[in-house]
Amino acid sequence: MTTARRDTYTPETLLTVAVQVFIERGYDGTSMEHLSKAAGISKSSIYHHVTGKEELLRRAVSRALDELFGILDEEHARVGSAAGRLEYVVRRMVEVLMAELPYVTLLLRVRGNTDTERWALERRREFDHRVAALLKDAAAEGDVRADVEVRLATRLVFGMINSIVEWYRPDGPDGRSATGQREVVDAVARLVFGGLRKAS
Amino acid sequence: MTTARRDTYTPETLLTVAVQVFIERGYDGTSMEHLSKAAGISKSSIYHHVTGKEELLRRAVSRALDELFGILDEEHARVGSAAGRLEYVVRRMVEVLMAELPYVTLLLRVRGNTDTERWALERRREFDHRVAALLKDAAAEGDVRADVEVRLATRLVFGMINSIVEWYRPDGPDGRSATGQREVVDAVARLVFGGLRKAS
DNA sequence: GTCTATATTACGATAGAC
DNA sequence: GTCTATCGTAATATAGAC
Repeated sequence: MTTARRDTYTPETLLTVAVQVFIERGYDGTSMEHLSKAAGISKSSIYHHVTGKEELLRRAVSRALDELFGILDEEHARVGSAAGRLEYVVRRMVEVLMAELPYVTLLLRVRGNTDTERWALERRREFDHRVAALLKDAAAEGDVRADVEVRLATRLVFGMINSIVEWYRPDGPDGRSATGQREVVDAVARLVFGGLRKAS
Repeated sequence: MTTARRDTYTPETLLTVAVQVFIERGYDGTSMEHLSKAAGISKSSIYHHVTGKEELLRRAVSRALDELFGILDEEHARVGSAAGRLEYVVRRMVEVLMAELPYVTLLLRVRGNTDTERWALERRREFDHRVAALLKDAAAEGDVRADVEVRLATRLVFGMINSIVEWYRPDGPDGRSATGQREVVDAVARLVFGGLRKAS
């Protein structure tokens, strides 16, 4: 409740700046000089808050992963028919992706050059498998088409969802509304479960 | 017909090596040292064939773009109902993506730090618009659902298709068959047009 | 917490011999 | 066409003053 002016950086506030730069220039394409310019402080000041570039990346992808795994613990993802749980998870994935856009964006661009990146890739795979199991159950319960292999379908659905980071931008400060969050969630749910073809 | 030993590099053969390294380490994460190690020749020998790193990137993304735009010139993409042309283009996009996997992979990872990258992004946008126009026509002809906006649907479908580069790997030399090309094309067509839900 | 200055390493690219 | 040697720059990170 202190009216403390937050003019000085913490690892967290620094992270929001760094993540933005990482997204614009790519993680490898971003130097500490770039970060210091964007943050308005010197390189060595950044080292006061974090041990280096990689810690910033680790904090960012950790946040994204925690949010995604959190979905699987929510009640609607644990009770009911597999098809119902699957649809809930798909919708929530889209919501989390938009709510944590910069962090998820970074997570999805990780390639595996460093330990941090390899750890992130492994956790992503684990999440994928959890959702694939859900789809498998839905297929076993007869609610999902059987002419597309479960693993393949999971990958393609993830592809559609994850691609949202390539173009979605939240509403600007001018109030000009971009594509609404609700509209995106509904569109994904419709296309994933019903496809493009007109419902007959 | 000369039985010439191809032991020396040309810009083209060097490209296949470079693209592989770019994909593994990321373009920004790849140094000329990495390339020289992978190619088995020295850094300066690489400069004999190409002017630098960026030329290799330009050659790679150009190839991918040429193949993609080529689809739109094919007969089945120009005649018939919009829905039919759209399905043809979707299937061919998947085929081209798998046939030119490394080049398309690189194209899709371009971020926009250099002139070459910005040029690639612009051409990609142009291709997207061409396909969006096709989907718009299909909607006007009543063959595509009207409750998802055309621009949004196009983006999501592209997302699904493009995501294939994240996991598809052609059959290994050991003959062990990964997911078949035909299977992927069919799966994408089924999901894009029919969705996950069981056909009633 | 922030700065200037700097150590050290790696990078892209070139020169010139073979 | 390929090499070794090297130039100039930019990178990550640290030292130490304020």
